[in-house]
This record gives sequence, structure tokens and C-alpha cells, in this order.
Amino acid sequence: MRILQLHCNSIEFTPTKKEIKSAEEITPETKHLDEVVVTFIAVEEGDDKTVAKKAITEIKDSMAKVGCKKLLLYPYAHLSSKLASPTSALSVLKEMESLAIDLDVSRAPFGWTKSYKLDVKGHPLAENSKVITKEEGKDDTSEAIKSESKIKSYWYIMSPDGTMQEVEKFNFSPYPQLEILTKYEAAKKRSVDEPPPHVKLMKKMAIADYEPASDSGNMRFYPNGRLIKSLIERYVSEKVLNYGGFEVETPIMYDSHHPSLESYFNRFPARQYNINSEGKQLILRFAACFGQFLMAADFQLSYRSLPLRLYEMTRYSFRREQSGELVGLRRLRAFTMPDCHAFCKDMNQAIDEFKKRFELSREVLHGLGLVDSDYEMAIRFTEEFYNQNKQIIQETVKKLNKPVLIEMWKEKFFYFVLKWEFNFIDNLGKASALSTDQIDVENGKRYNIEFFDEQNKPHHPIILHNSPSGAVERIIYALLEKAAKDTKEGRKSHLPFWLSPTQVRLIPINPEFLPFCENLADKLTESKIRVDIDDRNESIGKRIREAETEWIRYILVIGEKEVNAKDLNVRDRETGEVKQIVFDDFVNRIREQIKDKPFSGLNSNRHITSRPQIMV
RNA sequence: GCUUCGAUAGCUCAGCCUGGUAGAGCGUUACCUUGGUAAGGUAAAGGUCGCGGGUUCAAUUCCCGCUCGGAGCUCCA
Repeated sequence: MRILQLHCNSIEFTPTKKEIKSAEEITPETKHLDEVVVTFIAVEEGDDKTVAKKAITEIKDSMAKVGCKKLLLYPYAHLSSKLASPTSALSVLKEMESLAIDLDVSRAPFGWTKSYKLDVKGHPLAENSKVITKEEGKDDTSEAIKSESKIKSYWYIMSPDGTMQEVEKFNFSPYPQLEILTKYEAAKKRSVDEPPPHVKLMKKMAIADYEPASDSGNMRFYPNGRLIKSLIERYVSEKVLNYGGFEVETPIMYDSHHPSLESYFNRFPARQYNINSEGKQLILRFAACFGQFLMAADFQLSYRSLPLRLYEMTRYSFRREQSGELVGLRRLRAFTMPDCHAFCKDMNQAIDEFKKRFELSREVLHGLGLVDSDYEMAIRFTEEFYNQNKQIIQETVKKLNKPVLIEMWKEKFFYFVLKWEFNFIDNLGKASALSTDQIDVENGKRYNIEFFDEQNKPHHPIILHNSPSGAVERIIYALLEKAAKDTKEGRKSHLPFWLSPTQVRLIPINPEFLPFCENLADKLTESKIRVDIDDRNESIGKRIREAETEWIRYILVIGEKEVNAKDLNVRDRETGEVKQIVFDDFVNRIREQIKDKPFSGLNSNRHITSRPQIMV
């Protein structure tokens, strides 16, 4: 906001004509004021109530100095070239007016061309101009975000044979998804006019929902959703532990004035949640990086313990994303993310580790039900890194065996020299990163993490930052989007079997067969299978239909025949066929499908009639 | 955060333009039905029309603000 303050003997002004459509509705008449401080005001982009308050405080200060009690607020666009929209300008002006009611305050009409006569006093303090901005010097946007838009990038496509081609020259026709990612990233082109299908599904399947009582982007997870999330968390954690990660736990909030953290925040492009507590400015973590770095800095490290892999499933990480960017489970403000850092003694070791983690990430995604064709890879690096380590990049692309989007930076902008991600492309052509890894050459020093080499000389390690799956919520989003795509293309949608809240549903023909169902359900539960019973008084057809809409893989109708036959009558949703199967064969068939995955029991009442109904 | 659209029964939505306090389907409850692989029947209950303010004799309907949500801009796990 820019203001020009004039201590006047008098002012007289007359609105002559409306300048803009949204001008205030008034009857134009000449006004005359004596002994008044006239404040010309231009409200600028981004000005809000805080600015209004600050401005009024300053105006009151100087009015007290000149001993004047009458104030005229005079909208005056010509003081600035980056004006706020008329609506917000008017509301800021009204705010100022209401904040100054203890003075004799008036306001010239907004949006009108006005003629005026001024008689300015001649004393030294009579004329005064000011620029007022929001939170001077306390802008909480990190430097990285502010200058991110200034990065110079060069975009290429690298083919599995290692050749790089400028994106403009690449023939995308066999790779429509890669083309979407490229346009998305390089050209920043997006156009969508409908909500993504997973939002409906996450509610309909009683997985997750918005929680209006929290901040946007902080979701509630229903029993089904919590079960799915917890299974994914356990699966990813087991994979990372097998790879060699050591699980730790670190605080979710940090003192933003801690010296290592302060400079780090300005190198990471994220907005934070801030909390003030007992005079401390705390920020909620946006990843596990600093917790693990601070921990590693306190370790006595020898080259022998490297690579050291620290791992945490961060529930939660917080990023105060712009509200307009939050959609369903795709992008949240509070999310769960596996975060694994590998501290390496040199670039060679880092590159070895990098290869392992690339494979780990791929395996994890496959285990979660996302195959190579579900995502596109992007690799970003500095020109210098490329010139020195061309081979590792080419090898990686070869392993993936399909073309990859390349972003090359002229100079190092972030703390990393290389970063890759697997990007899921959803039904609306939106790209979101899942797995990612980064080679960080700065933070070893910043956090004063040291190890001693063979000559007992201290060094800072190179640090790899890997999230093998990306955010867990985002995995659920990808699975739901994939399911929606199946429906759209005429296939049956489903979740991976090991994540299905109900794996087997029993439908007794009438209550007479309920005891038999209980018995069967007990036996299946003992074999670590999630089974429930639709004991409602509804027709068989209806109960089967509903089991189908809940994506339940196996449906067993239980009647006279089954009770006598001992064999099971199994309807397999994959094929729609009903088959007679011996109990043990059925159990084995299921166990086979989920043998290397974690298991949790049914996370709701076995009987449908006793369940709360969450979504229709 | 900005631009723009929206919010009516537990869910999905109609009614609002042209102001006179509401409807459907699904779900819920009760009863009937005891059914054999994708929707059996009847009835009932259920709404301060998101919140706050304004205009009006009268506001779910018109106007303003807020909250929440969708889309776009921008950005990322």
C-alpha cells in the first residue's frame, strides 16, 4: 500500500463520474472539510487487513504529532502501478475506516473520478509519504520458492539407448503419458474442467474424507482408509528395513531459529505451518530431513558405518500448500511419507546407493499395485553433474527401459545436484510425483555431519533423500484413480487384494444359515483372511450387487447346498463365475496372492447390520 | 494466495431467474417377503435450505461478508 499524507487547512472535492463498474453507489455531491489530514491511498496487490491495520497505526502516529483529529481517506490509484482488484481495495479501505472510528474519519467515494481543491499547510511535517507492506522482512515464503521461477531449465527426453533429444523434436506418439508429463512440467500446460474421480471414490468406499473442523488438506480416515493406510505403511517400512534402513523417530516440530534449520528452510521450496509457543517460533516439519540430520550430526561416524541409512515413516509431514492446490488425496497439507536418508562417504558410494534405491522404489511401487506403465520418470540434474556422471543417468534410463523426461539446470539451485521422480498421471492428465530420490551435496556441511576416513580425516557425507513410495495418501489416490480408469475403460475396478477392507463376504440365504456362516468366518479369519457377513434381510441379488459395488473379490452364498456339501460355492468377482472349491484350496489360493504382504484383521464389525453406515 | 463456480434430508440432486419457509431417488427404521449369484414389496421418520449480516410486510430464493468444497493460475511427496 502506498499513501501520501497531507495536513491541510481545507479540502473540497466533487465526484464527477464513475470510473469503474464496481464504483460505490452514491449521490455525487461536493464535500468540504477544514483542518484535516488528507490521506491519498493506493491499495496494492496482496494488501490485506494486516496492512490496513499497520497503515492506520502509522497514520494515527503522525496525526498525533501534528495535533490533528480529522482524517479523510482518499482512494487514489495513481500512486501505484500494481493495484489490488477494486473489490479487495474497497474492503481494505473500509477496514481502515472502521479502524479509525476513534478519530473524526471520513472517506471519499471509491471508483469515481473526482475534482478537488487542496490547501496544504506549510509546516515541515505537513507532507509525508509511506509504503506499507505485509510483515516487512518477515515474509515466511522461503527464498527457494521465491526464486524457483527464475531457474533456467533445459528440457530433453532421454531414450533407453542413452540419447538425449530436445523435447520439441521428440516424437511422443508412442508415449502419450510422457507427453502429458512433459507438457505439464516444461510448458506448464494444464486444462481440466471436472473433479478427479478419486474424490468420489474415497468417500464412497469409506476410505477418507475432508475434515472441515481442521485446516484444509488435513483428512480424516475412516476404518477402511486407516486399514489400507496402515497396511501400506507397514509394507513400505518392511521393504526399507530389508534394504538396510534403520528406523528412527524424530519430532514433528522444530525451532525455526535453530542455525542449521534457518538456512535450510531457505533452500527447500515449501511453505510451512508456524506455531508460536512460549516465545518460540516453531515450524511443523515438512519432511524428516532435519530430524534425521540433527540426529546424524550427533553420531560418531566412521567411514566403516557408511552408507548409513536412517528411515522414518513420517506421520505426519506438513506443508502449507496454497489452498487452491489441495484436491482430495492428491495433495494435502498433512501427509504420511516414508523418508529414508543414506549418508555416503563419497560420490561413488552415493551412486552405488542411488542404484539400490532406484530398484527399491520400483519394487515398492510394484508391490503396491503400480506397474511401470502407470508412471513416467523425470530426472533433473545440474549440467555439471551430467558432464561428470553421464553414465549413471544413462544406465538408469536403460533399466527403466522407456524414455524419460530430463530437466537440466545450468547451475545448482537447490541443495541437490540430481533428483528423480516417478510421476503418476491421473485420469485428468495431472501428474503427481510418487517415489523420488535426491543426491544432496550441501546438508552434510550445513548440519555439521561428519565422518572420519581411513586417514582419520573428517569429511561431510553426501546425503541421499529417498521416499520409495512417496506420500502414502498419494498412493491411495493413485490406486483409486487407476480403479476409476478401469471402470471408464470397461474393466472391473478393484484395489490390490491385500489392501481390500473385506476380502471375502458371506451371504446366508436366510438367518437359518447364520451359525454356519459364523463358523466358516472363524475358520477363514484364523487363516488371516478378512471376511464379513451380510446378515441383512435383503434379497440375494441385492446383497451380491452391493458386494460387487464394494469391490469385494470373493462372494460366498451360503444355503442348504453348502451346509450339506462342505465345498464352498465361490463367486470370483474377477471373472464373474461361480465355482465349487474345497475349503483348503480356497484358503491356499488366497494365501498365495498375499503371502509377502502384511496382514491386519477386519477393521469393522463382522456383521453388516451392526456397522455404522459411513457413506452410501 | 488470486480468479471463478458451487453449498437444499445421511448421500446424489431438483426448486431459486420471476421472493409467500420445500421435493425425488438412494440410504435409515418398522412390517411383509425366506429369496440361489448385480437392485423384492408396503409404510414411516428425517430439513434452523452452510454461517453471519442487509434489502423487504415477507428471503432457501435478491445483495454483501465469512467458512468449506470444485476448477483455473501456481506448485509438489
